[in-house]
Amino acid sequence: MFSKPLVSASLQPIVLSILARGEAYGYEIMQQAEELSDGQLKWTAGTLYPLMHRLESRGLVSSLWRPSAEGPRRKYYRITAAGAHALEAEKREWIDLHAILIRLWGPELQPGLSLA
Amino acid sequence: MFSKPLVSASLQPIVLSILARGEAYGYEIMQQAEELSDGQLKWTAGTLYPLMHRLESRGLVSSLWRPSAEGPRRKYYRITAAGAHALEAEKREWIDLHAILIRLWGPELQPGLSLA
DNA sequence: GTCAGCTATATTGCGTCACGATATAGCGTA
DNA sequence: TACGCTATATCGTGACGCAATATAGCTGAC
Repeated sequence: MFSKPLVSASLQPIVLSILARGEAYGYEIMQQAEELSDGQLKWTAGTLYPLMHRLESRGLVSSLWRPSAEGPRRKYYRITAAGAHALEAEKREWIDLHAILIRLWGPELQPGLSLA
Repeated sequence: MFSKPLVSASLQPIVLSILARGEAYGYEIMQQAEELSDGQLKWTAGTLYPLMHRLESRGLVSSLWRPSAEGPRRKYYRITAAGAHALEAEKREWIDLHAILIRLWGPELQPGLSLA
């Protein structure tokens, strides 16, 4: 499990990335995330559904109810053009931040070695 | 500038990483972060100081007041053994999450960036 | 000598959000 | 009938980024 700040940083980009591969309903998004991460990403309903509502209210996804023969009806989500645009911006931010961290954690930083 | 969730995810690890290189006071930590990131990391006092208080109350850093000839007194922080341990755990979490994102985004989005 | 600006820390208030808990409901199996 | 899995919704709480505000020492300009 990841810490809450890391979940906060990755939740929206991961959901948008999953939807960029094709439409999916909420419960399915949770399952895909868990599978894609080898069990490392396990979100609860109280985490995912409010996010989906926020994404829709912000126009980053659209939704469509569909009945299911195997259980309750499902709300299918699709990423919008605005959502795809937001995802690209989030990818760039992540890559930029990662570069900063890797520089900060670089191999020249050995324990007991001061660089001041 | 990074989005609030990315700041939330990176703030503590970056501060601990800076202190792992040597003691520093709050204002100096903000300057170092901005310099290390080529201006991309600009925190405000309302962001940094409450964090420093949390880190100290959790035992991840210790502090020491020192007078300054050039201005107001400074509160110098040092990382503790617990803080160094927490930092290593945060590094591992970040690397794990990064690997998941890169897998989701495909290898073409990762030009020359190493995972560790 | 006062005014502005940089240094340096502290705190309050607001809005956002992860997430546990709880509720509702369809379907399959024992 | 009862359980368990599927599927969505919402409330309450605690945590936290951050703008705004306050305080105070030092320097240089006018």
